[in-house]
Amino acid sequence: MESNYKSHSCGELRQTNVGETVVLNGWVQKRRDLGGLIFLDLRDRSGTVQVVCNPEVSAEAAEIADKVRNQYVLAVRGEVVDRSEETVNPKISTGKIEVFAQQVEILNESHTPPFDLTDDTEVEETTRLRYRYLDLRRPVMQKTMMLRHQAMQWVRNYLDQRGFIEVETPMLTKSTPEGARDYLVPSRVHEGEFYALPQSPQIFKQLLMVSGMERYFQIVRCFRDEDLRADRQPEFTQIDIEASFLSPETLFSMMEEMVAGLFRETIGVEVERPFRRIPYREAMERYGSDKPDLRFDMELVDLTETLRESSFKVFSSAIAKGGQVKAINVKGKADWSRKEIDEWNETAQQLGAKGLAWVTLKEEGAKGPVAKFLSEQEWHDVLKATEADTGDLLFFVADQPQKVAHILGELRVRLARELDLIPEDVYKFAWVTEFPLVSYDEEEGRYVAEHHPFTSPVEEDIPLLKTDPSKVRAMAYDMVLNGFEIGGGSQRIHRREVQEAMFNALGFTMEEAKEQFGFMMEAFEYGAPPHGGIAFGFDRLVMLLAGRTNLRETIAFPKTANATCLMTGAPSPVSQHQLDELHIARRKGNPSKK
RNA sequence: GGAGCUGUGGUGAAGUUGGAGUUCACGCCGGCCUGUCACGCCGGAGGUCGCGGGUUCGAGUCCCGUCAGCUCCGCCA
Repeated sequence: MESNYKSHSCGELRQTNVGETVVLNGWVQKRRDLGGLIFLDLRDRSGTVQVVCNPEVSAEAAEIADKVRNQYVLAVRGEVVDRSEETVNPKISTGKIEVFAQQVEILNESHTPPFDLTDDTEVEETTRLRYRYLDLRRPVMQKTMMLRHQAMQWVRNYLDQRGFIEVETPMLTKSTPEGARDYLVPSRVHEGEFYALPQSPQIFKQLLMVSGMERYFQIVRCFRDEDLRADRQPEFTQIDIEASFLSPETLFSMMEEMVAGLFRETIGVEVERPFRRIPYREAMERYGSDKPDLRFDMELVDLTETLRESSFKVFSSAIAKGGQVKAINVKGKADWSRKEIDEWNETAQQLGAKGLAWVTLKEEGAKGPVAKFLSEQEWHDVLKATEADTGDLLFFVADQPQKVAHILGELRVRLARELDLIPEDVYKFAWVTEFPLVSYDEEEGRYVAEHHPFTSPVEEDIPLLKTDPSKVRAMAYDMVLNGFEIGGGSQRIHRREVQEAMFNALGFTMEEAKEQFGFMMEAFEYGAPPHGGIAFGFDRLVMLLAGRTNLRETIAFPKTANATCLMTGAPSPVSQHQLDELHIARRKGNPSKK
């Protein structure tokens, strides 16, 4: 073979190539040996093509094909030939043609892989992660990686065209007190001191605004040392964006355009715009979540006023303690068994509920612990508010508002999933706006910033900073899609007196704030422009584009739920020498455990 | 930190009341086969039942502990 490197890709061959002599490179996906005749499915990242090794065409090729096994790496020279009508395979894109091998060269052999490298393989994730490089050879994984690439290119290109410039910020940076736990990197040069890996480039991007970059973006890795979930990895990628002299409205519409374009260009989905806006308070009241899934209804219904005087003590006493009573209507499920209802009760308790009250509206009347305690008037009002009919099931939760929202909000989602109420291929975007600026931290005994301490309050709420900080709304917003928070940002404070009021509310004097955020505060003394920004969870976006429910499927080399890498074995012990250089002494056991 | 589920030849599963490492499919190895594409047919190899302890005459099965993976709560924007 004069050159054994590819002239074409396997998956791109069509009838127009018939008659051409091509060189293909790829992996043997499947070998079918019919004795005299051997078929090889040869695959590269573009797809699969059938190679026919016939001793009457080339005895040599057939002889080599005899030795070939699954996942061998081959170079094949051959002629593209029309398949006869009976042998066309409509299942593959190259199914109307095949390649008659003239020469076959084994570029490399392969062990038998530990699992089938096909799309429908059902293998323990442990095995997939251990051999991730093989898992990534599966067509579906390659498609996801290509989708991720396309998404990244679209975003880069869009932001570039809107005048955003990509600036890199440090990976080795300073630990800050607020927010998630930092990943720390010990300094060799400075004994006992540590860098932190960035949780996000938040401070740097604001400093870049002070620098006059005006429009910044970065597709950047971030790190948070917290426990994982299906949609949370310890290292993840953000699309980080910040702009000066841009009204929040303009930023909103740009970001909508970017995301809509992303969905159109990558998966061909037309997204409805403008996105719905839901104030945080409304989201919590109606959906019990700050990232509501809007693909289905089953909203939370507030029954606090109706049941304030109820003889059912569970309700009235919860209300008397400043709590509320809310319900969701599970349409048509009055026929659920006691056992099924008990299981939901258990779920509610796992979520922190004291209990889940319920009523089934049967033909013969209402059944369940709540039914007999309600007066006729209360009953009437409850049915009206929940729009309940015969055949429905009502779940009630009575507790402090935060808990009620959490429990019923989560039940709403889980019930919808269980009952198949969530339409597929529907993408419901929304902005959740006016997040609380601060919340009270019981442990610290003070207010802490919900977003970060440089988030601007809503103008009209600024006076409340002095009197009732918990009521202050922030100019902070999340972009939400199908029950996932895909991005979040805020308008930043750029006026000194507002910043001062904010720090006061957080229990800092200006002097103390300078100690904590010194360089940031100092920078803001030198002409900080009005600015604001947003950051998107890129992995999560790709996950939703790919229709997956798990972040690991969209990351080439992800970590397990225990933040380990089953392929490399990270994290792992290091040599005493390395520790010595870093001035680190290991302590056996964890003294805080005793 | 807590809870639930899972762990059986290379892969996926089944395994009854505690009674011989038993079974099925895929894969692997060998043989036969010139139109297959989930090729077919015949034969064969392959096991620390996650690990440790206990109960028992006897444990894949029951009990205790432990490890790993997944999911959730806490945690995390």
